[in-house]
Amino acid sequence: MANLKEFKREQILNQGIQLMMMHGYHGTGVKLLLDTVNVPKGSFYSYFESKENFTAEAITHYIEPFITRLQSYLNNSELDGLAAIKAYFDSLTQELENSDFKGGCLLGDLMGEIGGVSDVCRQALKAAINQYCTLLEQGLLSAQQQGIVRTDISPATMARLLFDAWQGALLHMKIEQSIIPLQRFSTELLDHYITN
Amino acid sequence: MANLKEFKREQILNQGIQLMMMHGYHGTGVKLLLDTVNVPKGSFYSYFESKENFTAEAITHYIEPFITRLQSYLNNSELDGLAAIKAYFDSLTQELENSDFKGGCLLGDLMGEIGGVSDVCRQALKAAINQYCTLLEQGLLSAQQQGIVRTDISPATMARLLFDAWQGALLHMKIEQSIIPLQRFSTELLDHYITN
DNA sequence: TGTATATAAGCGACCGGTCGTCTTTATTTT
DNA sequence: AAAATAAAGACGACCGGTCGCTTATATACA
Repeated sequence: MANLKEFKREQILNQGIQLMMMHGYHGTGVKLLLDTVNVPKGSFYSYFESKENFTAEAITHYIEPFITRLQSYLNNSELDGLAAIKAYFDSLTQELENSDFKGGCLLGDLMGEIGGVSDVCRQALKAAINQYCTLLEQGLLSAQQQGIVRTDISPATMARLLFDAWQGALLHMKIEQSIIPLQRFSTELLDHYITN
Repeated sequence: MANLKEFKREQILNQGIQLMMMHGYHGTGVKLLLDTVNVPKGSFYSYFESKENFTAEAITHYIEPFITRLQSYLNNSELDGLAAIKAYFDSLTQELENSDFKGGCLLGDLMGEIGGVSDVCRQALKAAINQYCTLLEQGLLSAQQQGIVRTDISPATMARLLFDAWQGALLHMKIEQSIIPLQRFSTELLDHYITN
């Protein structure tokens, strides 16, 4: 029974992520969200303390599969550090093209909408971004040691720069309804900028 | 009298921009917005067709001073193309630091929140971004001709890349409450990447 | 029967948008 | 020039609906 509740909880999180990527924080109503996963209105607050806290959890929940995914690319011994990172971003690009640019990135959307207002969510975003960038950093460090990536810039700096540029490219993608901004990111920054 | 109405109209737009940068599109109520500029509720729709159309106009209105500002830096004959661009972004950075990272960029915020949903706003965003990037392009072209900026990448590509990376850096700034992401943009991309 | 959980009904507040009234301005008639 | 009328614009009350959240009650389990 506890498992069933945990399952429902995750369903709410996943559905919330989908809706918020589409309509943002304020544009996503709790009632509507719960209806789509057949959870009674009044039950929401037995799962989560508030909408704000729910969103913070959604952020943490959202980033997990991306961490896992990037991790698995980095662990692939057939790929050097840079090739892994490139393959990872290319797979994201492919996926976004297949889904007609719906969504984008929850982190980017929420950073803009409530990043400056909700402290709870800001901390969640900060942690998620840091976790993600730290992983990128590891890949870049490997690539440096393999002699593929330039060593005059620290992996930490490069990782953050790449993250930011990717977020901007995702926003641009939404507006242009095109993967060109994503491809530009890959070509210019991964191919031309950070290589040795 | 027509001037007074035009003045009020602009007041609404400016106030709307401020509120939307803080709370996003859905988080900004028409009633509240009008109260702060002493315009009666019922009058809003004599100024604007709808909230959505208002927002599209706000986007266009928002970008104008940035265009003018960048333009004036580019027209400064004491600065080469690259130095102008760098000085422009540095002045923005300075300003954001002075205002404690409130705001950020309306374009970035709205791209994330409604860029994928509202066609009217998407077109306004598209136009604003294109106008902005075209200007950047001109500066980059000058800098190329002056032998300062690398010529193996087109100004159009570089301009879009810079724009996207800047947007991402602004989001990151909000979360970290720090100008470090903005400085990283300037150092890594303007100093190290695009120079010859 | 007693206790804990689940939930439907409902809270006040606010949403974007409309509508009928009232004021103001412009035009016409004396 | 003054008065009467018409057109235009300003405006607040109000529309149905939704917001995030609470609470009283029903249900389930001990």
